[in-house]
Amino acid sequence: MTDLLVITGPTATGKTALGVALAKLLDGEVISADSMQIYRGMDIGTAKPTAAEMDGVPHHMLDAADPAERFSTAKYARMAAACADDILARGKRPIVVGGTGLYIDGLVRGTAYAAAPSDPEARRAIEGEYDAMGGDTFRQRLAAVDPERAAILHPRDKKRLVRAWEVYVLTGRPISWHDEQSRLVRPRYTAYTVALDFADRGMLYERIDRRARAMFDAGLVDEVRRLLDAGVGPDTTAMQAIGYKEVAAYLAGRCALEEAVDAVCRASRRYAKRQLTWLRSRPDVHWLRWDREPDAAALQRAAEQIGKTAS
RNA sequence: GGGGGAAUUCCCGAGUGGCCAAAGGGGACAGACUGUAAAUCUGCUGGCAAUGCCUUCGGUGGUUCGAAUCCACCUUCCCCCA
Repeated sequence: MTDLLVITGPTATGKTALGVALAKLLDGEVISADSMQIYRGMDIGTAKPTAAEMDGVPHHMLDAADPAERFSTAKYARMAAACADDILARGKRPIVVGGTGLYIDGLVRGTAYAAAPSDPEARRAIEGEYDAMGGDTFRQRLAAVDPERAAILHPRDKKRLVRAWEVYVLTGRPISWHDEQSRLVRPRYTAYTVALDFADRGMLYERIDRRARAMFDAGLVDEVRRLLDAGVGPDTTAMQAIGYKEVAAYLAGRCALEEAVDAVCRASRRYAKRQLTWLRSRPDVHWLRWDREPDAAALQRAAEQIGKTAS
């Protein structure tokens, strides 16, 4: 029996419902692996499970961070692992549910991210260097200390280049060296991973659009306004969430409401596509593709099937 | 009823005789990604037996060695005058 059961897949494929069904069936508790549901006050736009949807099943890693906070994969990996250990210690089944692939990797692998407390000012300084030097030169400088990482990064991939340099400066070791170290240790947990999808891409996209529009009906604009009023800056990670950045643009008068709605639908679809690309490259996922909208019975059946195979 | 303008590859939109399968943007598709990840980045986008061939620029017919580009007529749309 594996330590963790992982339910992942692109957005709007029924992960939440299946996770709950599975938890009830196997006496489990859910650990969310969602980089945006982690933030307090971001409920509608992240499709965070409601109390009714959770249906009595304990959920962890929801509302675990403040939107103004600089959250990170490293923090997630550490906190979620603590949850998993606790659940296992109590003899229950941890069920990881979410679409943030990197978070799931960090948790399962137990990546021991070197203590590199990135302070915002240092990072801003490095970003300034990138802008001043240009991508090619910046990448060459990185190549001098970390040829391995520099080789796989595109000059325009500012985020990764800056982070790679930052880690080197902060720890005195190239980031690829840290990666190498984490590859050497055995993964912290064994996991059985199920990825949800729809057999028909069009069906997935329809669902995504429908859900995005429903979020607006449910008061997404007010939710975003509330966060903005509370002082959550537009440059925070939280405000980069799909649904939030578009609505913020609308509230700032940069586009019409209908344009914001369309932008949210489109961004969600593209996001789903990236999630699929990520998952397709993983050899160890078990795909579960719906032929139609999964109803309660279908979810129950899927849960039973997974429960049987995974145990 | 009269006058003027426009129709381009999935969409928007360049292109006014050869260098055009046709700029650019969007979208779609595909991919990369272990430290901000709902982020960031890349490739690709008429067809094919493919260093070449075929089909395409509203329709038909013409001019020309050669047309998305010029001419005629037709169709549709927009604007102005009535």
